[in-house]
Amino acid sequence: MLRGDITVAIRNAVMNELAEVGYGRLSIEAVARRAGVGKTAIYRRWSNKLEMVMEIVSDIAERKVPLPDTGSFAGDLQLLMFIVSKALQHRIASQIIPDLMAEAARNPQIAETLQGALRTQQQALAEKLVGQAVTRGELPEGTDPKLAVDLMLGPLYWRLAISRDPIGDEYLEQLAAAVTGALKAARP
Amino acid sequence: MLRGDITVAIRNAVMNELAEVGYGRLSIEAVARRAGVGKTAIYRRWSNKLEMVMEIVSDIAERKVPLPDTGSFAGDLQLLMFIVSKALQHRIASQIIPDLMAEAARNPQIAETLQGALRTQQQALAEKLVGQAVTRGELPEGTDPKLAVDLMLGPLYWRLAISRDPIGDEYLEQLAAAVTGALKAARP
DNA sequence: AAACGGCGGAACGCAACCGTTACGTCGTAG
DNA sequence: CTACGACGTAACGGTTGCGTTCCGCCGTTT
Repeated sequence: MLRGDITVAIRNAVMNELAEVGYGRLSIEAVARRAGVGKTAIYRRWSNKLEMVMEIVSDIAERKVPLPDTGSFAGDLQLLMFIVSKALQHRIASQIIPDLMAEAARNPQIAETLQGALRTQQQALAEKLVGQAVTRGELPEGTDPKLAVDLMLGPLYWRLAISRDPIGDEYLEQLAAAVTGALKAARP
Repeated sequence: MLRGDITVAIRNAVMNELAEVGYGRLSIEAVARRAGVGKTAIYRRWSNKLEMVMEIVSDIAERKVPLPDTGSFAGDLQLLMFIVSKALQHRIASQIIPDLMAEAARNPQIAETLQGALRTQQQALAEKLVGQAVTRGELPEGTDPKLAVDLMLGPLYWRLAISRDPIGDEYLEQLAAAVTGALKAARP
């Protein structure tokens, strides 16, 4: 039976190593060193780097985001943006996510894994959120959920993961207001 | 005197190699092989990988985008988005940009170079574009150019570089309309 | 008490790449 | 015509990582 404490140490080491050097430069040996573990312990669990990283990452990424329903679209949106912005400002996540996204662009297996872990949820969440708003009459019927995702997550991701400008609460409110305006203005 | 044709071959090789394997895995030897050139020819021009990549990339990135002025903000925006979407759908660019962005998150020198090459222009472009619109009375006075950048480029980048969903002209129009609505709705 | 199995450590052969050097070729400038 | 210098090739010693193997240790199971 594999020892659980050692598995945990490896998982942590992988996440930290991934954040520091990225997938491309991540080596099994460095993970073992960092975890204070023999390489054998790693190869006993996974057969190579890709499999190891994918299992560990998707395990974390699959943790579901609780779906907000604050009673109004503006409220839902602001809450969602708050949650996402917190996640994207997390030290480790803010390094790993862009790195794996870039890697996904050239490795189909990574793309598939991330898609399964992240985008399916996103899609469902956006559809529900938009659906609620349409039912309430806050958004025009026929509002495109995909467009909504782009408008809700795009600016946040851009700001936090690409520009890496710090962001305050007042900015978040401003952004939420803008996105609400955007969706109302979009011709369905 | 260094031979120009060889410099060109190296530059091309670097861009292609960068697109295929990313910065982290890019090796001088692979670049030399790909360019059909000796390693010596490379080391005669640059002293290491970072310097080489930064010089080549920033050289390309600094090519200025002509600033649109179509007479209306909606027109400016749609033209800008069209240009950006074409750039982000380019085979090489769509691989290299996210990769270097991720790398920039962990290498200050890369961050600085990209910032100098890209963000300064972006900022200037956004300020002019928003300024024109405010003068024309199309956007409220005090509209935040930074917010405008996030709203204009964020969704496009998200869609093209992260989601990697193909996009059509009608989507682009829809998006431009939404962003215009967003900026009008944003409280200054 | 004995058997089992996961553990760390060390070493294996192999491959890739680093940055540098020495050499012989070839085009061009003087 | 000669001298220079950029070129490709090949080799250098050194480093790093791969994936595997063997060892002795030690806690658990039986």
